[in-house]
Amino acid sequence: MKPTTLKQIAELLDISTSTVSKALKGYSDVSEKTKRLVLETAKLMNYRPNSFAVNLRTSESKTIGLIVPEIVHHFFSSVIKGIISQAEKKGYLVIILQSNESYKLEKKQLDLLLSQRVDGILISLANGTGNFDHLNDVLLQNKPLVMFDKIAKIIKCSKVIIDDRKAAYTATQHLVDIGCKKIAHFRGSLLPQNSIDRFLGYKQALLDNNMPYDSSLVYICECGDRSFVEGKESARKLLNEHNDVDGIFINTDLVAIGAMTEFQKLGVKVPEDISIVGFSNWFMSSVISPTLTTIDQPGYQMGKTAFKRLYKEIQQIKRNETVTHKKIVLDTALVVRESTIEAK
Amino acid sequence: MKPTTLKQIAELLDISTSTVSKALKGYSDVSEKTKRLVLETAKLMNYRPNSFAVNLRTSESKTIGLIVPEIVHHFFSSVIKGIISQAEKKGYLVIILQSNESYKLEKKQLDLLLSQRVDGILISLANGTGNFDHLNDVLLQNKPLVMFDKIAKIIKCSKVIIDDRKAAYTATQHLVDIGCKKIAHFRGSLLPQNSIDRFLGYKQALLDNNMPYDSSLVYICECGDRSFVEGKESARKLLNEHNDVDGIFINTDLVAIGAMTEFQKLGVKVPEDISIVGFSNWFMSSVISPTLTTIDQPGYQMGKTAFKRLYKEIQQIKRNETVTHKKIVLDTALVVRESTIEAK
DNA sequence: CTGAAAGCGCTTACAG
DNA sequence: CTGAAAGCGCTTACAG
Repeated sequence: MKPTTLKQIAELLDISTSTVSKALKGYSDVSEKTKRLVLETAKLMNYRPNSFAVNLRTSESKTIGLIVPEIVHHFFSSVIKGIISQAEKKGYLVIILQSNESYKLEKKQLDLLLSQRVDGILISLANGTGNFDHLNDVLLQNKPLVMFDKIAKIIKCSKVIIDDRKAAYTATQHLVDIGCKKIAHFRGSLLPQNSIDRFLGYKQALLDNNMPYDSSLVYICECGDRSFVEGKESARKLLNEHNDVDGIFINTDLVAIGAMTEFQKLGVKVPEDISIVGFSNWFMSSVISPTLTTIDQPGYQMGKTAFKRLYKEIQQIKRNETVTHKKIVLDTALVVRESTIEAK
Repeated sequence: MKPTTLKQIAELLDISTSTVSKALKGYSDVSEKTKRLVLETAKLMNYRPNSFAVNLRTSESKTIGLIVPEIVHHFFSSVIKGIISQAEKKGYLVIILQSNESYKLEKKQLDLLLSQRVDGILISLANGTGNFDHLNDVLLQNKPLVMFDKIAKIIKCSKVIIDDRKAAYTATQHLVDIGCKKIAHFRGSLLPQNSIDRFLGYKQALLDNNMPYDSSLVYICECGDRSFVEGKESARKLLNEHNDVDGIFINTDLVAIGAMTEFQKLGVKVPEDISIVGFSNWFMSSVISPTLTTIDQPGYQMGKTAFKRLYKEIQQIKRNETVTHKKIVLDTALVVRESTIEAK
């Protein structure tokens, strides 16, 4: 059973398709009577405009593309949720792709989205992405692009991020404030800007407090599927190499939880022996024992904000206005919990 | 800068658009020379077919719709990942919507996807869905529909599920096998078929082993955001009301982990005092201490299978074949870990 | 091997 | 207030 077309309605009512089209869109230059008749008939025949035809006519699809490095990930799935919910409000649908942290895939997918002629693109970069030509291609086509969380500073487009460096500084300062004398850092892999910035924030906080920076206190975790295990491994290594450390700022909650688990197993008390601050505010962090002090990273809000920004740029292009780019920095918050305060 | 069209290439080479189109599609009735020329020019001009026009011509969009109850959820995000990865292989894009467990939203979103004229729809039902007319609407439009995990038995379409009842039976039987004499069950909310089936599997296993079924041993957890906390609460209640229980089969890993945490806090030993089996095989289950015995629920594979099935039906409709419906039951496996075996 | 023509289903500027 | 006509950019059956 083929879907109803404008033409069918027009023939049934013995009027032109132009009039039917206008009536359906509520144009003022159609008589009330015709309008009512058309609307009734359309409803009766279960008419839905053929979006393919509409897209072709209007050159827009009311669809945007989204590329994330990984879907099965609490932070990114929260971002996705924020994007979709906001898009739905504005009548936009979202096509989602996942780059698996691969530059090659990311490039291919961006191309796919351009071929699909989505109205705009949201992206968080893969760790493997070092070359940014594919992003410039998007901009060259005059297609709105908004980057979030994992961005390339060099690309001239809107960005929605948090201030990783500042957040890390705050986290480290908190450890200093509660009296930690020797503070280690479990950082993420070397490439993405986020783990670099968090590392720099940690380092800066030490220096500002006249505490020596010691590179042997910095442990690297790849932060993939093995996060939890890496946390455990690094915790054990740390105890072997520096058993006088009394505070750790850890790149990611999951790694932090791994570390805490290991410490508990080895009889090291958190926070009495070692205080720990994580990063992301994963829901498990408020629920495990001891609850984890962490930096709240507002994923859902980031998704909403990123879509809003993209939407604005889509409108600007539609109206032939010059597109403005904005860098939006969302607030993070230190959430103090049991892993840094002794319950007395 | 407007994208290149067939016409522009045709004019530049002084040939017809028909020939250009055919050359680009590699049709055999175009001379090698023309073909080469066209391909080169197209590449040079960065030609991409206008998908809106192609969609209109071919009446397909190479896009499918997906509705899940919740995106920020380990099981569903795994399913999504499976769907997307498989779809990408076949050149399909995926539009994702989330019903938030609301029937009303689900209905609206299904309508949106039909309006968008996606080539097919994958759906896992909201807990709130009791009426199924909106699903029949999809089938009436001759649009392929595949349901997964949370399905409506009454709808005549393909389904990809696990055998919840059997899996629950296996879980409970395992508790019997290791010597549990009084086995409780923390079940999910009353509506979705899954928690009903898991409950029935639990009950059946008891009866088959000549153990009395006692409804006061069944605790209900809504399993939303509060899962972990509900696990703790139910654990505490259970200890008050039935302190001789020595085994629990729990609807979901997250609830089970909550319960274990509470037991540990209250000095009840797992598995020595109480053995616990969860459900889903969430990644944390293999990582916490004690590691959790659970039923592995193959989310990624379910996503892949659901897409494959949908793809087959899309092909059938394209070829005007009769569409066949299939119910595919994926295997689950009992994963035995420390929560049910004493490390001696 | 190449091209003219029709048509997918809509929207909109224009004429009446 | 209504309608004829053009056109969005493709694909394909058909003619030559």
